[in-house]
Amino acid sequence: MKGNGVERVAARLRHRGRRMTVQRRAVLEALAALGCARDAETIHARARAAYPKLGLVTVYRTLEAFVADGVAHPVFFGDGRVRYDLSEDGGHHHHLVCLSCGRIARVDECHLPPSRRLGRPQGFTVTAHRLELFGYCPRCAPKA
Amino acid sequence: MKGNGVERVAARLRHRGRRMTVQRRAVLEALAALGCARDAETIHARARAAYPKLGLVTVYRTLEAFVADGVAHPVFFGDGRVRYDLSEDGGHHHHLVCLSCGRIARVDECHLPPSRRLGRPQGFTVTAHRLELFGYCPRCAPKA
DNA sequence: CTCAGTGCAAACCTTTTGCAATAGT
DNA sequence: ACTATTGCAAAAGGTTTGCACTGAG
Repeated sequence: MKGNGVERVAARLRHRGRRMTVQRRAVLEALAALGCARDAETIHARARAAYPKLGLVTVYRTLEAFVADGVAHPVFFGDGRVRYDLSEDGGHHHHLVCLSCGRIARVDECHLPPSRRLGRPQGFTVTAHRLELFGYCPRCAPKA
Repeated sequence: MKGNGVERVAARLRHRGRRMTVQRRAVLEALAALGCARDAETIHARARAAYPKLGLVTVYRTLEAFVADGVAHPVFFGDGRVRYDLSEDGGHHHHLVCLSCGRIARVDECHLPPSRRLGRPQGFTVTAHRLELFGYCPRCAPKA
């Protein structure tokens, strides 16, 4: 989603027979405001600022719908919780995760060879990939 | 671990005050026999062939010890379960995962630029990365 | 002989599901 | 109106923890 305005997303959802509710609007706005790779609980907390009655279960179901409709996508850091990013029409991005303070930074360039080449040796047709980088942010690097 | 013989691992564990037990031997052998990225339950089932009394909890604790000692490392496909690979001294590898049949293939070449360059724009010091490729294996690609 | 490791049962924590009530379109 | 969506409480599913017992070094 390039201009991920609420209207654009609403249209996208309606297309699939889905409805745009106050709850979904709140989750969408939280997602946009929080930025990269936030987990359901964080999104829930933030979205509650706009709609206090919002339940965590609704956040899970909303995120599920967003993922199915290509509005958002899951990100995994391997810490046992799923995080979510708003999808961008133009491309994808990866993340730098600070092992000391947990800070997350976007990496917009993807230095990987084209998909065709990646799976060729094993005869696989690659349709997606996930890449996460771990290390220390500028603030934590000196200490570590 | 290049020659990941039991003795080599045993020595590595002892070095840290750890002990080599029948259970750990069984888990280690299961890990080696099963190959790439297997989850605790699969490892448990396999290791039980060698040591039927083995409990799942012990598998988890053994894997935790192996990871701490650099004998194995976790792999995440984002399906809610942690998988494990025996570590190799020489380098690392990634995986190709078939979205249709679940088949997993090793990718030995890592086409990524050196760590220093990856985090430079954001000032991060990159110490590790995780890359998983998803798509369809030769058997499933035609149908998909 | 000592302390790391084991096994069982119970706890944990994130995510999912059932169901009656609610609200977009 | 019709049915997708919500919220609660409860269930699920992978992983972790407490504790008394066992066994490697």
